[in-house]
Amino acid sequence: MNIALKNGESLEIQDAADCAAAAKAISDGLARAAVAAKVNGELVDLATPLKEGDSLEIVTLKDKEGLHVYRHTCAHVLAQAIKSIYPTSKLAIGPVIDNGFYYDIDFKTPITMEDFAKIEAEMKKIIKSNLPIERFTLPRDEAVALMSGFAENYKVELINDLPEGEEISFYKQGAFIDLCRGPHLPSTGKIKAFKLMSIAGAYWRGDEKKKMLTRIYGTAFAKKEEMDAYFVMLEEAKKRDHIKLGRELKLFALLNEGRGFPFFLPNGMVVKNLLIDYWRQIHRRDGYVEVQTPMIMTRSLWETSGHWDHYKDNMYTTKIDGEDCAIKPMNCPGGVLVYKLFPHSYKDLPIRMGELGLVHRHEKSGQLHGLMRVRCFTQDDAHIFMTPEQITSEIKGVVKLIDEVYKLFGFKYHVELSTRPEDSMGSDEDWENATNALRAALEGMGLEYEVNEGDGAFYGPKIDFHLEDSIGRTWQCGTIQLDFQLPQRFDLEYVGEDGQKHRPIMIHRVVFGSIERFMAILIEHFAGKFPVWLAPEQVKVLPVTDRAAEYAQALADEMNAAGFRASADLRKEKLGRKILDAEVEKVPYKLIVGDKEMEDCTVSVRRRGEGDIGVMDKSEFLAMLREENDSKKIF
RNA sequence: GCUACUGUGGCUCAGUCGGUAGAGCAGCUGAUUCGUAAUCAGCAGGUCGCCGGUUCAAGUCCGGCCAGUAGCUCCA
Repeated sequence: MNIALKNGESLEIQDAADCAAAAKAISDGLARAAVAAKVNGELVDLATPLKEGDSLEIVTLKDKEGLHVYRHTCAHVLAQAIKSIYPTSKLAIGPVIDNGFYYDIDFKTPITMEDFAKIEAEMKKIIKSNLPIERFTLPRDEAVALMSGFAENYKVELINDLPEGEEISFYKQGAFIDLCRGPHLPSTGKIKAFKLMSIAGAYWRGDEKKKMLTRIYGTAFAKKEEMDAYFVMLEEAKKRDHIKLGRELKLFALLNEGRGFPFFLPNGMVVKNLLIDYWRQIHRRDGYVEVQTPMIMTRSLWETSGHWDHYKDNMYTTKIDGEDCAIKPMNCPGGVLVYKLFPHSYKDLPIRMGELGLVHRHEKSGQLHGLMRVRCFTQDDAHIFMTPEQITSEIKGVVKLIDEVYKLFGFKYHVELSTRPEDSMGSDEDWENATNALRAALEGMGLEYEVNEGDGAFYGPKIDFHLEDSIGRTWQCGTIQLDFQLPQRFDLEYVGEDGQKHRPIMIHRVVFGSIERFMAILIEHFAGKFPVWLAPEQVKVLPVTDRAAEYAQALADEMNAAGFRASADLRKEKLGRKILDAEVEKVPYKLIVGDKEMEDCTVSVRRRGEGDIGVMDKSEFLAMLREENDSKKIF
């Protein structure tokens, strides 16, 4: 029987002949590209024995799973190299991640990136000797004995935590043996391109209280060219960094005098205010009202809300006339007080109470990051007070609103449902109800989501919306949190149809999340090239000579009067220089005006990134600009 | 907060074995009026993150601190 298994094709094993054919297919020329197999849909080693009834599929480096296996083996090669250079080091875990892999290692004496060359050389040696990689399994006690023998106490701990009853699998390459579920490449020689990237600390098992290990990050690709392309991409991504662009475009400043407290510069304020204008417009449309509550409120309020007990480490406190007070880290208690000001009927509900609240939180120094993570930020908050019957439709309304906003900017996002954390308040029943309500709304809308166990707020579960930055990190922006706690703690009520008092339910929600973080994502998303409606400066008029200066200034004045943001570049510079500078400032439109344009009342238009798009009548250009601005077009 | 790395004029960077700082851009001044991505010349600008130590001498070596970046933990 002659078999040529191609990518995506599978072979059904029916008899011994098929088995032999499969073995041949694997060992044949095809095997050179093959890195693993799928037997009955499950990813396994290429060497996994087949039996009757099995269906075999070959996995190559072109498959995502193939690259995953490849990188996993690379992590093992790293571990082997480390053990041979630093025999006293202890191995923890070494998984595959998005763009590579890492291995957590407990070194006796810490290493630095200068040691990478030595480690990479050892890895190359291991790859060159093309060691076969073999899987074997042991019963639990023997597995523990094996790892104890190597003094690998982290591995012993891992084995002890594996589910009972299963055989423990190991992989052996040369003299190196590692606990691993697999699968792996058939031999180390298959690895063609890898690089160690960086070094960082990481807590054992992600627990702040446990020992910090050394994490070595690396990446690996099927071909060197692919790896080089990846490095080029990383370099490109760095150019989009919002901290860098924030400085270049004079949007904001981060100063030592206010660590974690950003300064917004005139250009940044234009963007921020435009986002707020847009926010107000869609919220008015959706039946929201807006309030503003104080920045500083008394300790007793924060005790009632639960923040004093559950959030104090992150709060800035002060004393006023001898009384303890706190600067608000969240807007909710203020909103609740507004609700309590007047009696409410079921006929008033839902009340959608928005607040662009400036909150302050003491984040630990190491977690500050540009505008993404700051110590004071503006939440585009709103609290919705409602009857239990209104929960689902209100959540759906918020989800729709968030989706509308993210789509406007062309963002892709993913959704997570975060459940009850350890430090939380309220009864199990409330938590269960709240979580179910969120889940029901998501499922009712057919939205895909991941569950993030234990990551909710201390007062309720939440739906989180995550956006990506330029280097692929995701940041939580929008969130919808369902809260049964605050209404109880503040004894909120409304009078129902039956004339009795009832307790409303509360939603906390943000769309942008924090305007600061959202702007950071926007800057990176657009690489600083804001769409016309958001650009700090939309049009720059460039006179060719002084003769056209007056005409240029008049044009800029006219556009400003019409509500656009324009200026004229009257410097004594050559046109080429003015174009370059305007392009560097990422102004969407440049109007070049000289003797000809003055005469005909026209403008010669350059669009950012495209260059000259021709001469237009002044009014024609204004109409085009108006349309692009008002439609909030992105390109 | 933890681990690693980084910290030189507004910005980007150079500074070799320790011998008390150098460039480009930006800025200022002057000249140039020049039509689609950098006109020319001159000037000015730095107690090399901060503090301490070693040394005849420290940007350079050592220690401590501060800040930023990557990651961990935490979070909008």
